[in-house]
Amino acid sequence: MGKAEIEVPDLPRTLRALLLSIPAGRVTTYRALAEALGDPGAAPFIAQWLSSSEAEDLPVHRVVHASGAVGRAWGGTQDEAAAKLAREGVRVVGSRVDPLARYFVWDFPTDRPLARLQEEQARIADQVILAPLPEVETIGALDVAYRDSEAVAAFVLASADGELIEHLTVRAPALFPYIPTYLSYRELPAYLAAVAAAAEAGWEADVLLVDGNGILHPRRAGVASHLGVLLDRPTVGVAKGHLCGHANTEGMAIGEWRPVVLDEETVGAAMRTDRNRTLFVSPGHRADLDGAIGLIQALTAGTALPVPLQWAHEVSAEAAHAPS
DNA sequence: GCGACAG
DNA sequence: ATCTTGTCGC
Repeated sequence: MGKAEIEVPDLPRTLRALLLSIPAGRVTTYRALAEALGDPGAAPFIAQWLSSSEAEDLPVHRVVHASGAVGRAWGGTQDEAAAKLAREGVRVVGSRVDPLARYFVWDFPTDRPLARLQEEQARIADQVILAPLPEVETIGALDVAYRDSEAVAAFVLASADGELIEHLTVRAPALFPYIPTYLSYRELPAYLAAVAAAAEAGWEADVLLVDGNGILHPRRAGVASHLGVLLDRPTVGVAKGHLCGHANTEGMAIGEWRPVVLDEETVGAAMRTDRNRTLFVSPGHRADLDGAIGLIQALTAGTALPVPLQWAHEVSAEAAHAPS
């Protein structure tokens, strides 16, 4: 079996090409661009990216809301964008392109990269094995911090009773943006490098704890599951925020957990921890929900986060602040 | 009015 | 996640 790797599409390059293909006198919408990328849910990401300095030199004034409302260009105002559109021959009435249909470009030729990633996630999900965890003596915890466009991943080796044994950090370029449900493509390159470095050092972990979800994911392919399948090793996901599914978290006591249900299936647990935090625990790979819950409860006695993950967070953050 | 989407 | 001052809530 070859070295575990992940291929990441160049979304910024695709977006630049899409923007540059919109001729003067025409407009498109955030939604249409998101669909061209292969996922309408990426529209908020499109809006954010177009207002960032990365899109500085692009004709972002040609992207409007689905209502026709003119957007705001990087470093500019809505009025300035409307003036640019008017100069290009677009009729703008009360800050809205009117009628939108007359100017609308929507039929972008793309390979829909996000749709391809969804298919890959479905294939990953098919390979997930839900089974009891092996006996856990050592735990590997993974987290990543960012500095500019560089990811700094930390691997912390801990004993089952929460003693820190070893730790290391690795750096990797962050090529993929954060888009909900595609976290793997942003963080896995750094995680894979960190796990490889730990293996190189001869550190053995019976289970990997990942800062993110396992099967608690629309396509059952959160970053913990994705990592687990690529490495074929037991993983457990622990997220600090809610991604999808429903859980009744009313009146939970510390240490208590409730099922998270998605499409009528229990895919994880919402767990109350110290300081009244709610964690979302789910099996990644070669783990089951009971085992994941038991492990995280044991590592979370008197703390808000599982101790090894807390360390991984601190180690990666510190390394990201320090000069490379 | 709906929904509120990990890092 | 990261950028960042004072400040609202348990």
